[in-house]
Amino acid sequence: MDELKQLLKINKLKATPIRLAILDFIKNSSTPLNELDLRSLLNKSFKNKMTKSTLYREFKTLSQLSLIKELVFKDGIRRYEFGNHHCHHLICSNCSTVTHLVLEKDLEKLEAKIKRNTNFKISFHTLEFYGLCPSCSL
Amino acid sequence: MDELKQLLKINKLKATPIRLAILDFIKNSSTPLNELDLRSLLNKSFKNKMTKSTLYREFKTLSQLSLIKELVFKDGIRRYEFGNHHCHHLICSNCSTVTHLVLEKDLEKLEAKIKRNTNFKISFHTLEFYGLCPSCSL
DNA sequence: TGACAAATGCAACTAAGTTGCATTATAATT
DNA sequence: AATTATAATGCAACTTAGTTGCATTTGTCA
Repeated sequence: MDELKQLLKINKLKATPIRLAILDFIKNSSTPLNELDLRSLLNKSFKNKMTKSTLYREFKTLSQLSLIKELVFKDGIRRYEFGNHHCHHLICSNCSTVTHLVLEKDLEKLEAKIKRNTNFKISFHTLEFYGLCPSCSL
Repeated sequence: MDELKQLLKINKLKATPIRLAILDFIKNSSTPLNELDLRSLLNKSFKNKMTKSTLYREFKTLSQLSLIKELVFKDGIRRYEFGNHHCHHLICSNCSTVTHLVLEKDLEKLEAKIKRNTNFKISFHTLEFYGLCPSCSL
């Protein structure tokens, strides 16, 4: 938890209990979290006081500083995961579990190819695979 | 236009003027369209009578039958393009222009790789590159 | 410990998308 | 051409994600 405080200090953000809890939940979640997920998690610790405006503001602050990363899948809902390392996702259409994939090298080749063939200046990309996770495809 | 009527007949949908116009606009647009785009286009032909409920219902009907395809980019808004052929997109962060890319062969390799390494059953994927289009990067 | 800026709660708002119901239009049938 | 069943539409009310202005509270640092 002191790591998180340190991280906030570096980024000149105040280490408030709510902010620490938000970061902590996002960091320790195996799947990206949306506003509702976090609100119900936080309401347990904060006596049902959490308001969505705080959460949405926090998402903006933290993702602008790259402490968390915003993901948008096909349902159009914003979810957040810890950190800023780029990766790709396997998304189960049945149970919504999200698994991480590292395909950076493969994608670099593709980006190079596109660079060769177009004058488009790519700044980032998203790649998501949808289907059934091992337990839902039994 | 008779092609579209034919297409609707095959899919057992009535060829109403509104439906034909929606399909026609989506077919002839170089960039995917959302509800607002279509509503303002249609209001010119239909004396400002278009309601969003019709549009959203139409999107559902037409995309379930694969006459159009729903796309969701990072802003979370649903856009629609004609047909069902899978492709990838270059999206300009500045002017929002969307360009199509065909990378099917490259992606098939990636899917095969994932199949080898996981037990996830992929049914489809999305791949979008964000950045600046040639005219916006000048 | 005091002061200032940042963080929060609250409530009202916007905008995307949905739904039930009454009405209208299409297409197949006679 | 008239009839009819069904699909399509308009309307209005609703839901839900996300935003914003403002007053209050809380961390931080001098």
